[in-house]
Amino acid sequence: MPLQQLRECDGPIETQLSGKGEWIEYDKLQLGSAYTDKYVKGTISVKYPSCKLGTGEKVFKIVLEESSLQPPTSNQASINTFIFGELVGDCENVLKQGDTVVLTNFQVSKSPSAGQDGRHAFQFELSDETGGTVFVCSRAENNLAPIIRRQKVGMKDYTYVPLNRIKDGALVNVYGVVKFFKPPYRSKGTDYCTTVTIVDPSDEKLHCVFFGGNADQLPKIYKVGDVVRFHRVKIQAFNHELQAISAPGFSALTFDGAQNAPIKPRTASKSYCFKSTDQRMVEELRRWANANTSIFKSGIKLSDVKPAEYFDLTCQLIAKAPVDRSAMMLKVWDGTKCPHVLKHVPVDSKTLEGDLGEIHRLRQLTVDVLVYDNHTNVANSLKLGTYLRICNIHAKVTTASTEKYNESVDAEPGMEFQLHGGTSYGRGIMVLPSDSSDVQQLKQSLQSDFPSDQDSMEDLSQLDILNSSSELSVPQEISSTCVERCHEEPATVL
DNA sequence: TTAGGTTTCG
Repeated sequence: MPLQQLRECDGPIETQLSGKGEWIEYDKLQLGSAYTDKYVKGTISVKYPSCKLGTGEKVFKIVLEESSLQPPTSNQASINTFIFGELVGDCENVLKQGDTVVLTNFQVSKSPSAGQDGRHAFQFELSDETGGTVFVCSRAENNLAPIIRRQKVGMKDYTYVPLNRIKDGALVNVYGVVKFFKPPYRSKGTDYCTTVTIVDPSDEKLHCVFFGGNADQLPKIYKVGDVVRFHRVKIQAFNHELQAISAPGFSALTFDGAQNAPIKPRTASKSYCFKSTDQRMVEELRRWANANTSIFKSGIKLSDVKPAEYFDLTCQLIAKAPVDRSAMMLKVWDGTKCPHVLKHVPVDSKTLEGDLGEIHRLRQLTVDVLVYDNHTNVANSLKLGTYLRICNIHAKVTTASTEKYNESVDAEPGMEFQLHGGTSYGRGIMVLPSDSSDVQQLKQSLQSDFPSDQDSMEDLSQLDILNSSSELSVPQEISSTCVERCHEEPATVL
């Protein structure tokens, strides 16, 4: 039901809208919130003719006034509203100046024209991809018989442009396979940002830069090789190359790139168009990418890490602590043992977050990762027990201090894991959902690979002392495995 | 607006 007509004689709009969520006022709008259980109201003050986007779909702009009083009481009371796709055909002939409309399942984004038109700093965007619905209560039709159109949502046929046919200035929809990406991070402006490079069988690549009010609006890419579908990207030239930028109404679907994985899109969109042609496109891109070994990076476990290399680690967070103003220590494990001598990162036990019994029990399998600068903000917000992918960890070689005392014997070189500042090479920390295929594999590795039970009595008595002073919370998944372990270790009292 | 893949220098 993309468009529904209501009549005033059927009672207050609020009553007719029961079950559609709560009314939210324009000055309460926030960027990045999901407006699936809220509706907004407004009177149409300006209606623009619809026009066609470069993608072939239509867009239709109206201006809504929160109050029917004229002129609007503040610039926040007047807001630009953009309707995309199939919904345009339903709305453009029905909606008239002076009509009262109610919008549900809309998106809120920044209005690029707020500085010029003096209207609200945000704008509404509706499309079949957000499940957007327009309710209209038309003044002119108050006395007519009720017209409630219950029209099946007509899904538009989107056109996808092969990457070698993309032209400067175009607005396009594209499919591709992720060749490189940066996990979403906070830009120096107001948005979250991500950079993605995609490739397709036309053997062309496309660099993309996307902005969104929160990380959820950006493509949910977990690894190189994921298949992506982007709607409404603007093509422009930068540094003598073409580049895609997120345009108004931008939306993304991401699929696991593995041949046998279910074709289940990851997206923030409430509804989206996905036809058999899309299914075939994802299958085709998966086949092509899997035959093209250059696209995939093999996953590295802690047991495989070589000194001096950079790698992505899929792991679980066991503990964390601030180190200094520019660094945080994350204690993580992936169920395998790193065979190298690892430098111990000293931290203040008062500011260490984590269960001391758990830290002790897993001490042979955990590694400390020092994360610097911009990454400390993300690290601070992480909850213990979370599954992470830390991208571009540096296995930095440290020189053992024993060398200076005995130069004739080669001291075993040690390693220290660091996530340097910045976002170069896709450096960043991603939280992986528990149901992602990589976390499913990781969980198996964590369950099957407990440390051998070699605790000395000394270790255990130390553990008791540590635990008696610990009031730190333990995440559910860790504590359950911990409880099992405690049955095997009667001397340990948690 | 922001960033615009391309290694820290702790």
